[in-house]
Amino acid sequence: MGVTIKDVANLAKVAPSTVSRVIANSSRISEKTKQRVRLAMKELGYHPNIIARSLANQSTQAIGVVMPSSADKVFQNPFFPEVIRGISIGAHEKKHAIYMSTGETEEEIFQEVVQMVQGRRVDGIVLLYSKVDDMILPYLQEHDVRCVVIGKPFKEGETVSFVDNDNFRAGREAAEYLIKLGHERIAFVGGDLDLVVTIDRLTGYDKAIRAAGLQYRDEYVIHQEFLREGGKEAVRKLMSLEKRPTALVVADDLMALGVLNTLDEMGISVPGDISIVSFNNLLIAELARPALTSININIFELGYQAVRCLIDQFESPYKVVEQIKVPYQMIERQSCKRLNEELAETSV
Amino acid sequence: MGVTIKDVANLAKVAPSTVSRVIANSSRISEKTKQRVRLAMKELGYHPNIIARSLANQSTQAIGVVMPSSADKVFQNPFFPEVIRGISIGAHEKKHAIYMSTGETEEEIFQEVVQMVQGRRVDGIVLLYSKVDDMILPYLQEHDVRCVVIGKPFKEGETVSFVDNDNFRAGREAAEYLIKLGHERIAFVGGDLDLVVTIDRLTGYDKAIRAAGLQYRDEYVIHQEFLREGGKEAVRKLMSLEKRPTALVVADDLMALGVLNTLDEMGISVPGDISIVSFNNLLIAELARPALTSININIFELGYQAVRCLIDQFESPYKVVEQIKVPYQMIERQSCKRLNEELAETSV
DNA sequence: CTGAAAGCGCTTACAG
DNA sequence: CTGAAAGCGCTTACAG
Repeated sequence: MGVTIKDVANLAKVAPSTVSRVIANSSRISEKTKQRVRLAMKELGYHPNIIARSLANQSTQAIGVVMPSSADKVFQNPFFPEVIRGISIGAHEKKHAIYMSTGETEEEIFQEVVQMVQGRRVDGIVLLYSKVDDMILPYLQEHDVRCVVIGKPFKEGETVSFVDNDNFRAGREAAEYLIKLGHERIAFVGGDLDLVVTIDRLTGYDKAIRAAGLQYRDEYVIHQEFLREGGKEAVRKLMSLEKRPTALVVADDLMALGVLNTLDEMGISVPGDISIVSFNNLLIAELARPALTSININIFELGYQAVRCLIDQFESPYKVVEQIKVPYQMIERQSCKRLNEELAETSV
Repeated sequence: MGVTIKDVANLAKVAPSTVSRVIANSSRISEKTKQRVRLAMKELGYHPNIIARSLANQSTQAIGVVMPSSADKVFQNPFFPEVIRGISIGAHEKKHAIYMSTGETEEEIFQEVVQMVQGRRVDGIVLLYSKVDDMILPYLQEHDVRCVVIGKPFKEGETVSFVDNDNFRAGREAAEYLIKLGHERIAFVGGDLDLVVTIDRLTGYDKAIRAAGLQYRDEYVIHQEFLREGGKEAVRKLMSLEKRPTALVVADDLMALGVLNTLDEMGISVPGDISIVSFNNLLIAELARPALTSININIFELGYQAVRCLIDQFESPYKVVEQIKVPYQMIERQSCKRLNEELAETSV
């Protein structure tokens, strides 16, 4: 049904190959012919079939965006829309389309990636996470697929492009901040331990704790999903300890929100009884009561830089490995308090 | 570089067409041959080239998702991640991939749609909005592209599938709710007047106002973007009136948040001085202080039903037009108050 | 500067 | 039950 390059060729009285060259605006075609062909295209309402072009071309002008797991959970956390916002704007600037994974389980997602890649649907991949035992990154490397990961690859660090925050430092500074406020019993509430971001922030936290001569306690380290429910669960565990922490480093705002809700239900005051430093600095951090002191990791920038970096790879004739560190800043709000003051109050 | 159907055919000692039939699991191929071919596929690590298949097939197993405007603004409002969550899960169930628009301006988005459609990148389109003077829907109709709109089409109502809430009723009920609380000066803060959702809710609001014998005032109807800034702007306008409203119907939670922030800055109390009913019932409605009474429009369901409906069209041999109404519920929280009480208090 | 031809990797009548 | 051949709509050496 559609009008093809042949129809245009007929009308313009040229060969199909010439039409093709006009589309590509080849300098080897005379202006006259170009004019004639363009006129014919307009008259017929011609639009190139991208699929056919992709097949001939071996390139699609599309990038695949791979999420960690089911859209169900992922899109509940405002982190993801925000990265995608960055990706979308970056892709748009470079005239690339976006393909999104929709798989639920790890296996499904893997199969989707295989489909995207071997099905030649995309020219490259942005991985929105980094895990310890991931099958996807090795697969991509083996098949020489251009990709960039948001987060730090676990082992493939030398050979793969990525954009990340310095999560080790950020984790350390979060803990140090609480230490400076006089806290000694500081817990860490993070995501799954197979996420590299969790490992990095936890390592930073650990470093700060030990450097301050404080005791590292296993029971102060909790791993949960980056959802509200995860935060709730964490609080239940921490508050059942005999030595309750007086401060928390929470690796995600949505989680921190769950923490806040549950503490509130239990009648535990923030920052009165417990101080909290969170990560991501999303709108919800600002809206939470008390408003959360949170580390702004510049999520938009993570996404934006990721595509920029990916498309650099497309455009470069040789293999490029870029590793980009996106800066972060702590945004102080109302969820932290000096411990001494607290003691002072209660000892009155 | 990739292994093709030919390689498999060679190894399995069959014709390429046979391999193709095995992939499609045609019943006309013997089990023996299937076994042999599958073995060969496995040995070679064969994966079908979807692009090539699409070209031969004229079908892509992908759907295009078209957003109202720049990802920049769109993804700031949690409405969109939530629809996309529904779309993603629906698409995944039906084994379809998702293509997202990234355009900024109306013209760019139109061009993207043309590319998706004529470029045969997608089998159909989900339109995430509905406007009065939209060029996209007419274009899709003219080219016989299967599509479904989230929201109610302005004129194409009979011929196009859509999924929507009953926004007229919802708008009316929101206003009636406030009227029942004794309010008489009720303003409406909505989106652009060329969005059908705005028109519908405003019409419902209007209906309720007049039915109650109240005066409809032009200066009580404000149109702004569905962003926080939009809400702020609205408040500035409304609060500069000599007869300030005592209640607001706000068509979006994010907007309502802006309203709340600005009223707070101005020292105007909600619900003390002003009552608010909002729409969408997002997490932010729950987090806002005071928590917002908001109409849950079941955004996830809007997205989920939209793909279901779209894929129904793919699977049906004849043209189907489905029109789905997704129910809504008002969720009462702390942003509304009976006007009498207020008077009572102040008159003491 | 332009054309004829092969090829991208599949699918699908048509034949047998 | 299987194969040979044409075709999907482009691009791109190769020739002139």
